[in-house]
Amino acid sequence: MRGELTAKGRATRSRIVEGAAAVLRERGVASATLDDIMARTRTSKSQLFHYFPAGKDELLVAVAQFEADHVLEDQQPYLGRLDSWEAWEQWRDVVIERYEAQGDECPLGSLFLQIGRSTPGARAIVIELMRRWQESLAAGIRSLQANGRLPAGLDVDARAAALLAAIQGGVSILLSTGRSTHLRAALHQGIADLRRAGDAVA
Amino acid sequence: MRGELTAKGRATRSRIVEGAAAVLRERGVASATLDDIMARTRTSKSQLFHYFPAGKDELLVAVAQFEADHVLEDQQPYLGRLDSWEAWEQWRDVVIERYEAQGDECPLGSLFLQIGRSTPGARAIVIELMRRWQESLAAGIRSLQANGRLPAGLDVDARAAALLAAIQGGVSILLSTGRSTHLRAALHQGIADLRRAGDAVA
DNA sequence: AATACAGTGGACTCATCAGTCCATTCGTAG
DNA sequence: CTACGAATGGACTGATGAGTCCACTGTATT
Repeated sequence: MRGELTAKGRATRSRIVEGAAAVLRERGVASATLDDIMARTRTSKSQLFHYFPAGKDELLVAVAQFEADHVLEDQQPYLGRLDSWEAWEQWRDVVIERYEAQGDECPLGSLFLQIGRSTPGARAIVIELMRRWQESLAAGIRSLQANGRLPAGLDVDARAAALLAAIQGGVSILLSTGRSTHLRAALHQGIADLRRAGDAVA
Repeated sequence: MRGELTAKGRATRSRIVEGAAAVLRERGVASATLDDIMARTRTSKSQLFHYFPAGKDELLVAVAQFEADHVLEDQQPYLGRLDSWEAWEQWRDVVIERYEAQGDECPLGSLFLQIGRSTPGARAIVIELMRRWQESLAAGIRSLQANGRLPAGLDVDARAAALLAAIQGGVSILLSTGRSTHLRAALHQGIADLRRAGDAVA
């Protein structure tokens, strides 16, 4: 199916994915229906099933992929250049700002726990996203080491994993309570502790 | 309604709540039906609506409360006595062990993001749980300060918030990827950093 | 023993929603 | 300009599941 799409077809398909993503963020995976998506994207049932023959699940996975592709992109260029403490702080502020602005309309919220558990494809997407996210953080820590701002002996992967967990937790709490206190605290403390790890040895 | 329940009624009601909780953990909030719950708890439709007149939503909130009540209880007595580094480590290991055993059947997973967003009552329950959890961690930090194992100048609330976020993130990642690496890293690093905060000043 | 009400059973209704099917239009290659 | 397949419209089906209703049973109180 993929190769046979005309330009018009491709346009419609991505209109569907983008519109579906918006609907899912607004209404949540549970209560979003194909009719909602049809209304939003000005498409008909037959179009939905034309582009996603396996039905709703296939569409959800496509949306998951679409959202996942944007999560890290949205943190650029900061996430890709974590080579100084200033860069880390800039990145931190961007992340906080972005998630505060999203409020409880989180693209990850749709993936995380909602699609993820039901369809195996979506779980793979989340795993891959986490892997890449953590790898970006690890790369940032390594470049601080290269700069001599952090000692070489640091357990980079453990640091990156803990930082990633802190972010995810902060976001989860933001989603379920509406408060960003924890996200802020997690990121500030996480980076401060990383810095202190340098001072301790240096 | 509450006050009028006979002993038999109370027994049935809690059988429903407990059974529903089990069903929700197994099948997820999205795909669990009243029929599933009826089958599991050996009750009829009329019983469900007798005890929860407002229907499924009311039952879900009751389950949320039930689960929330158990989350902190399950971490006792460790969570209540975080007055030495050994106690923190014991608590940490209990938490990790418990969540690893649960795998993706997490009571919080049901609350967090799934019930929470739809019904306002459930959100309040999650907020209260987070508050109490964080307060327990803060109390632990304060008792370390009282012992002289941590300096008095520490920002206790920020530390506790960050630690809570780390846990939640670790659990979220465990739920969506099936791996507990991040939960372990988050707790180990979090406690290690707390300890280092003491050394730095002491 | 009578009565009143909590507790229980389960058939029935009604709405919703994913998915099917066929008819029609559009776009393009020959 | 025609023929073919992609693209689209939308009515229809079937399943599912929440919630209603009424009849029946158990039990405690007087």
